[in-house]
Formats: sequence, structure tokens, C-alpha cells
Amino acid sequence: MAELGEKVELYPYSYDRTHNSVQARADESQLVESETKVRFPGRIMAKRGTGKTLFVPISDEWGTLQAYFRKDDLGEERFDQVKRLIDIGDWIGVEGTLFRTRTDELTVKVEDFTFLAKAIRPLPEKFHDMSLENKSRRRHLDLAMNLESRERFKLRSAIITDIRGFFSDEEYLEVETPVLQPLYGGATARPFVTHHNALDMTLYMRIADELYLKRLIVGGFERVYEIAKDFRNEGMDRTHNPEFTMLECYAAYWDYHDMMDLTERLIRRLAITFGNEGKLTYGDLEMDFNQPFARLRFMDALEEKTGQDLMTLSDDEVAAVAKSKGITLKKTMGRDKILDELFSELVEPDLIQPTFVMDHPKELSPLAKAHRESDGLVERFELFVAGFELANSFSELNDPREQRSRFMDQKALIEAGDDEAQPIDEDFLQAMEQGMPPTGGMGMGIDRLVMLLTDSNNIRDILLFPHMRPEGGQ
RNA sequence: GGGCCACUAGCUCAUCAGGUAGAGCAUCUCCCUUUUAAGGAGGUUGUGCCAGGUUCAAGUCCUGGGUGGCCUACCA
Repeated sequence: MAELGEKVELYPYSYDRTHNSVQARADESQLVESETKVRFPGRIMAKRGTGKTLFVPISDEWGTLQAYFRKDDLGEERFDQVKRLIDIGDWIGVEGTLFRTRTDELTVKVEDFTFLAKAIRPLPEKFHDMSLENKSRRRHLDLAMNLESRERFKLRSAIITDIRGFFSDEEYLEVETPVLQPLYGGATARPFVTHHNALDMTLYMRIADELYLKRLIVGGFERVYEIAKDFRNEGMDRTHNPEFTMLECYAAYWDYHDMMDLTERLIRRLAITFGNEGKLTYGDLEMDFNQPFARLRFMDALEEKTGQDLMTLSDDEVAAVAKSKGITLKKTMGRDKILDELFSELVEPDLIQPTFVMDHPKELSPLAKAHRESDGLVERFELFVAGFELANSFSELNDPREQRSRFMDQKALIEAGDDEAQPIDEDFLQAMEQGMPPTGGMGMGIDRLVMLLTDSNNIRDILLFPHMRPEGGQ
């Protein structure tokens, strides 16, 4: 290393590439025939020497191209330098003509080469998969070693780009709302709490975008959406990370039926673009998005599973049904919470094909408009696919008097010890009091969606830098 | 949160009943002018996660802690 550093530049400033690994393969016949000199940069992934020759697979973002160093071509001094001082992990650029080896591998016959960056720490061993922990903790190594990891994250990017394209086609305006909020709201979750020094005040990191996006509807924007990180101070597991990417969209004059149609258009488009003719495979499951999505009323689904019309039962009778289905009841659970538990237990596991679950109990949806026909229900839907809840949507509550009363109910829950209930947001109420048009809103968990579209069973596989405990304790 | 399991060389893993640690890859030396998990000969590589305890003796058994994985519960 010291010896090498004195002779050659190890960390130059740039390199002029003529071809990447894919372009070289695509233009192979023309490049080989005309003996065109290519300049190809990348990272050394292996080193196979045979006396006076050296084969070096070089990998770039898109794939790998092999370089062939030959003593007769480079001269003794230069060849010895390559052989001794090039290491796996180094970035180099090679210049030469393309040919096919005896074993039919497209190869650059090197006439000249340049160090682009010397690695002084080795890459991981190549024959075994890195553990998920190592992949997640040292993503740069995962990406360096595994083309399929690079492809998966490029796919994530393409999915999000396509979602933006969809909303652009639908004439939605992309906006940005605050991450740091004086009050959190829009979902039931515990927030991360932080502090603003100059104003000496507590701020919360958002758990949802909802209340700010609705202010924009009040302000007169008719269709808005945001794709951004939300933060929830809760458990982590295979499908949950403390910070996660959420899509929310709102449209004036729409109700939840309109939103259902929009959601179906979006998901079908993604399934066609990223799946196999509108079909997706997730683990053992096979989903078809070509047919109209099933639409299932929440209470009807429960009735089918329990054989009882739970709407007509008393609170005690509902609790008894839940117990008979093996659900552990807690004191803080209201009637609607119990219904929700029943639903999760009895219905959700069967929701493999895309299914809209509609018309939920009211208590669980403090920001949704009451159902126009059924007392005690709200106009809400959730989209389930492969057992995942992918999207959540309401006809948004826009009556400020009703909204205030719902907030009061939430406040009662907080006082009863529910630390996930939503606090009263006077500023938001004030905005609504100034008039919010009828509005449809929808939220979608992008990470879940990407898991589904990439057939990944762990959220860490589709987050570049998932949250991890610090290594080594403390 | 609860349960089960794991942690040994830079990486992936062995060490079966407690006797003081090994393989492949990487690395180092040498041979080899079309290799591709190249091959051949030889060498180096360890706070056995941490801290206690039991024992003549602990990577191995016990206790506590740390980190990770899987299952389970809840929010996306």
C-alpha cells in the first residue's frame, strides 16, 4: 500500500467511461468486430491468477464484466504491479478491447488500467449469504455483494416514481407538510417527542400527514398528496419500523367510493407494471388484480363468521361472542374495539385477494364521516391484500361540530389511560370551522406495498437503512 | 411486551460426553499465459458477546446482562 501510493494515484478525481457492463454486452458484436477500445470502471469482485495471466471480474451497478490482464500485453513491471497490488474490493477502470474467452465469457483484454479507489478493508466472503443482520447493518456491503439487493431497491424507487406518475396523471398536487408538529394527530399511535431550543417548546414528529393535508383542502387546493416519512414510537418487527413511508391523498368533492375507485386504479396499475400481467406472487400466495376488487362490509363479514348480526346485540353480548372466539378482553376495550379485535382474528387472515373492507364502527375512526345510511358506522374502507392492510380511507369528516365532539370522545379515552388516542387539535378545528368541502382521503403504507410487489417478507429487506439497535450494547 | 433459539478467525460455519480451538473463503510466500467457488504446495489469523459463579480444569455447565433471529400480540 505504501509502496503503491508513492508510485500511482490511488484516489483520482474522475474517470471517463465509454460503456457500463450492460452497454458492453448489448453492443458486443460491433465492439468485438471493430476492436473498439472500451473504458470500463467498477469494483473488483474476485481475482483469479494463472501464472502470467490474471482474470478479474469487475462489477458495476448493473452487473459484472471480466477483465483479462496478460503479462505479454502489459509488460513485466506493470503486470507484476497488477498481480501484487490489486485487491478484491478495489475500484479500478480498465481500458482495452472486448473478446470471448474459451469458456465463452465476454472479457476486456486490458491494455491499460487505473486505480479509482483502493480498498483497505476486505469485502465479505462471497460463497455464503450475509446474515440479514449484516445486510441491514452494513447495507453498503449488501449492495456491493448482491446484485439482487441493488435490483430490489431500484424496484422500490421505480414503484414510488410510478406512484408519483399516477397522481400526476390524476391531476394531484404533490405537497410537503411539517415533520415537526406542535401537536400530533391523524392516527392512533404514540409519537416521538423532541424539543425546539429557540422557542423552548415541545415538538412531536408526525405520526400522520392528515391534519395538515386537510388544511390545504380548506385552503382551496382540490387534490393533494404527499409521500413522506411518518414516525411512530412503537414496537419493531418484521413489518414495522419506527420511521416508515406513507402516502396520503385528499380530493375535494369526493367521498370514499371515489377514493375506492382511485385506490383500485392505482393498485391495479402497479400490479400490471410490476407484477406478471396484473398478478402477484407473495410467498405461497397468488393474487390477481385484474378483476374488480371484492367489496365487503365490515359487519357483514363478522356476521358471516359468527353467525350473528352483531349490530343488534348488546355490548355484553358482543363481549360474550368475542370470548367464545378466544379473544382476550381488556377493561379499556370499548364495544367497537372488541369488534375490531374480532375482525382481525376472524376475517383478516382470509383476505388474500384484494378486498375493500367497508363501513367500520365509529369509535375507531374519529376523523371519518358518519355513514349516510347506517347508524354507528362510518364511511371508511381498508384495502387488504395478502393479509396486509395496505390502505385506509374515509369520507372525511368535515362538520366541525361533529369533529369537536369526536375529539372530546378521544380526550375521554386519553383520560382513561389510552396513550394512543388522539389529542384535541384546536388549530385544526379552527381550520375546519372556516369550511372544509366534502373530501375523500386515503392513506397507504408504502413499505408494505413494496414488500408485496417485491415478494419480501421482512421490512428490513426493503428499507435501505432499517432502524437497528446500536451494535455492542449500551 | 411474551415465548423459543443463537452469538467461536475479516466472512460463512464446525468443535457430538467440561481437558485449554478448527475448516472453507479472505490474507501472506511459492508454482502455473483463457480462469470463472480456478488449481497445487506451505504459512499467519482468535478478549470463543460481556460480567460473575461451579470445577483440578469452562467456548462447553449455572446466574445476570448485551445483541440478533424466529414465533406471538398491536399500530402502516
